[in-house]
Amino acid sequence: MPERKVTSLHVARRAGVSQSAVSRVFSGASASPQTVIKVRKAAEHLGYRPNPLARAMITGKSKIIGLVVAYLDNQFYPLALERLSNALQDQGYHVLVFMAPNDEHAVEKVVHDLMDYQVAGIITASVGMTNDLTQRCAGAGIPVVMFNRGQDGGGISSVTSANLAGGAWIAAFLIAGGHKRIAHIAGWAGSSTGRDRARGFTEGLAAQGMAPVAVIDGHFDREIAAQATRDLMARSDAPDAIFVGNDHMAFAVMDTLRGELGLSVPNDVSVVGYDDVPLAAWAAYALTTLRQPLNRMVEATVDTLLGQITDAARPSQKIEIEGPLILRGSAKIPKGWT
Amino acid sequence: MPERKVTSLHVARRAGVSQSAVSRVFSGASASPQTVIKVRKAAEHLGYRPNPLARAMITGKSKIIGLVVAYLDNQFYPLALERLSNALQDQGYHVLVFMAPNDEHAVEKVVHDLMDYQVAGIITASVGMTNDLTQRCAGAGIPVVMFNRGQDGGGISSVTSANLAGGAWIAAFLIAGGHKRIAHIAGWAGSSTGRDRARGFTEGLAAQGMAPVAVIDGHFDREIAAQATRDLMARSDAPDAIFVGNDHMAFAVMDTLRGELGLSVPNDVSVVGYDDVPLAAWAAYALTTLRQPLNRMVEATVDTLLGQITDAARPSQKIEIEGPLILRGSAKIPKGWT
DNA sequence: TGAATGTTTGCAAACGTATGCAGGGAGCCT
DNA sequence: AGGCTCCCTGCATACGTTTGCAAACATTCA
Repeated sequence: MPERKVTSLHVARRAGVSQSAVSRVFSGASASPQTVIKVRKAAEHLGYRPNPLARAMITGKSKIIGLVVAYLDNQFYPLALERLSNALQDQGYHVLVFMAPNDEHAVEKVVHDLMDYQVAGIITASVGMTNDLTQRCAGAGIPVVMFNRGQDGGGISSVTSANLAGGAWIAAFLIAGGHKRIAHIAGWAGSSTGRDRARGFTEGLAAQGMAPVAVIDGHFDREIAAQATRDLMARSDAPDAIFVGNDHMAFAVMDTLRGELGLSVPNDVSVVGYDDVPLAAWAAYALTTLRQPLNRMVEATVDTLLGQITDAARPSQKIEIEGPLILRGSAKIPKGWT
Repeated sequence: MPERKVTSLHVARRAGVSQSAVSRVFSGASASPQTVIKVRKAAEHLGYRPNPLARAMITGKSKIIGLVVAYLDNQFYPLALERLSNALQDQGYHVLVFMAPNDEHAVEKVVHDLMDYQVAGIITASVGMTNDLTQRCAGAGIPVVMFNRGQDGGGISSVTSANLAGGAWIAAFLIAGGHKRIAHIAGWAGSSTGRDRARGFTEGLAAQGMAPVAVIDGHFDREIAAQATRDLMARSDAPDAIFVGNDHMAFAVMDTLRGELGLSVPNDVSVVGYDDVPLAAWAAYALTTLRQPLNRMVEATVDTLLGQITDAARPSQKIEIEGPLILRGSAKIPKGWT
C-alpha cells in the first residue's frame, strides 16, 4: 500500500529543503529552478499531492464551485451540469451540488452551506429564489454567475442566450409562415428568461402589426403547459401556431395536441420551442426550436466565474449569446427559410 | 455585515468555557447539560457554524460524497443525481461531482481527486471503468456503492433493480403477447446491468422453449441502437418484438421504426424498454417498460453508503429491488395482463 | 468520612498547508 | 571594494477544528 499520507514535509525532507519551499513550488510562488527540480522530483517519487482542504483552510478559498440547481427534469440542465463540471474539472475545480428547494427556509440553509464550504464561486441554474441567494452570497464576497437567468439589479454576472432577439426571431418566423392566430405559452414570469422571451416575441409580432391571441404563463412546467394547451384550443379563436417558452414544455404541448386533441402538428398547429435540447431532434418530436448554444454558454460562464475569482475587483458582466433557429418538422417552414 | 468569521474560540469566550467544550458540544461528544445550553446560546447569538473543512482536515473524513458519473444523457441518471443529492443533503452530506471520461488516464486523475478531497464515500453511476476505480478506492478504505451497476467480485456494495427477474418477466410478457420472432437490443455487455437483463431475458424465453432471433449489443447508445434496429428489420426473419436494454435506447428504436422505416408500433413491432424514465410516459412514446424504482434505489444506496461510513467494519452488500412492468402503448398487451 | 467510580473539563498537540518576516547570497553599478 | 537592490530561503505562526491526557469535580458506597 504505497497510498500513505504524504505531506509537503515529507517531500521537503527528501528534497533537502524546507516545507515552505515545497509549498511555494506547488502554489506557483517564486522559487529557483534548482529548488523546483529537486522538489518536483521528490514529490513525484513519493506521490505527493497537495491537500486541497488544508489549502482551503489557510487561504479561505476552496477549489470548489457551488452549483445551485432546483430541478433536473428539463434535459437542458443536466447537460449544462455535465459540461460545466467538465470545464471546471479541466481548470482544477470541482462542482459541489446544492439542490435548492423552493421554500425560503431551505434557501437559508443552502446559503449557509455554501459559505461553510468556502466555495470559490457559485453558479445558479434553474433556481427560483435567486434574489436572496445571489445577493447574500455576492455580499459575502463570493463571485456568482447566474446561468440561463438574469437579474435586473446590477452587480451580478449572468450568462443567457439572446432571449429578446430569439423571441423576436420566432415571431418573424411564424408570421412568415402565414400563421394568423399566434399564441404564446410563456416561461415562468418570475424569471428573466421567461419574461424576455415573451417580450421579444410580442414586440416581434407588434413590429408587423400583430398581437398574440393569448399569452399564458406555463411556469416551465409540463402539466401547466398541457392545461394551457387545452385552454387555448378550446377557444373560438384557437391558435394556428404556439410559441412555447422552452422545449421541455413544448414536448408536453405537442403530446397534448396530438395525443389528446387528435390534432396534427404542424398541419393544424405549428409549435416552436426554445433551447434545442437533444430530445428536440428526436424523430418523435422533431421540434423546431431556437438553439441555446450550450457550449458557448458554458464557456462564458466558466470564464466569467474564474475571472472574478482571480480578480476580485473585476466588474460583473451580463453576457448574451445568440443562437440560431433550428428548423424541423413541428412548424410550417416559410418559403426561402432554411 | 454580521457575516464575520466566527470560530469556536469566539463562542467559547462568550460562553465562558474552553474551546474544546464548544467542539464537544457540536461534535456530539459528552458534555454537561449546562455547558450544552451555554454553548448553544452563545453559538446562536454569534451565528456560529462549525467549519466543515477544518473538521475534515483533522478527522480525515469530509462530509462530501463523491459521485462519479460518465454521462447525463440518459434521463435516468440526472434524476438519480437529483434524488441522491437531496437525500444526502438531508443527512448533512453534499455531492461532489466527478465526470469520469473513458480513457484510463482520466480515471487515474479522478481517483486521485477523490482521495484528495477525502470524500467520506463514493457512488458510481453509469461509468464504464469501474473495476480499477472501485477497487482502488475501496482499497484505500473509502466506502463505495455502485448505483445501477454490479460487480462480480465481492467486497463492493451495489444497488440495482432485479435485472434477471425483470428480463425474464419481459420475456414472459412478450410470449404471452403472441410474438413469434423476438429480438433483444442489449445494454452494454461490459456492464452487469446489460448482461443480467439479457440473460434473464433469454432464460425467460428458453423456459418456454423459445430463443431470441437475435441479440445485439447496443452499448446504451442511441445511434448504435438505431443501427441495430435497421439491421434487425432488414433480416428475412425480422422480429415482431424487440426488448431494448434501457429506455434511452428504446426511444431511438421507436424513432427508427416509425420515422425511418415507416412501421407501426406496436402493430408491426412491439417495443419494450427498461427503466421507466419520465419520458417513457409521454404520449409521443408511451413506452411499455420495466420500472426501476428510483426512490427505493436511492434510499438503499444512501442507507448502505452511510452505514458503511459510520461502521467501517460493516460488510458490503448487493441489494436488488424489484420493479413492476408498466404497460403502455408500445407493445401488444396480452389478455388478462393489466 | 474516605475511598472509589464515573463524568466533565481544560490544556496542548495535532492535521497539512500558506505566508510575513528577516537573513543570506548573488549580481550590478560607481 | 563597497553599497545597493533583488531574489531565495528557512523560521515560525496561523487557519479552525478534534482528541488524548490528566486534573477537577460530582456521586455513590462501605
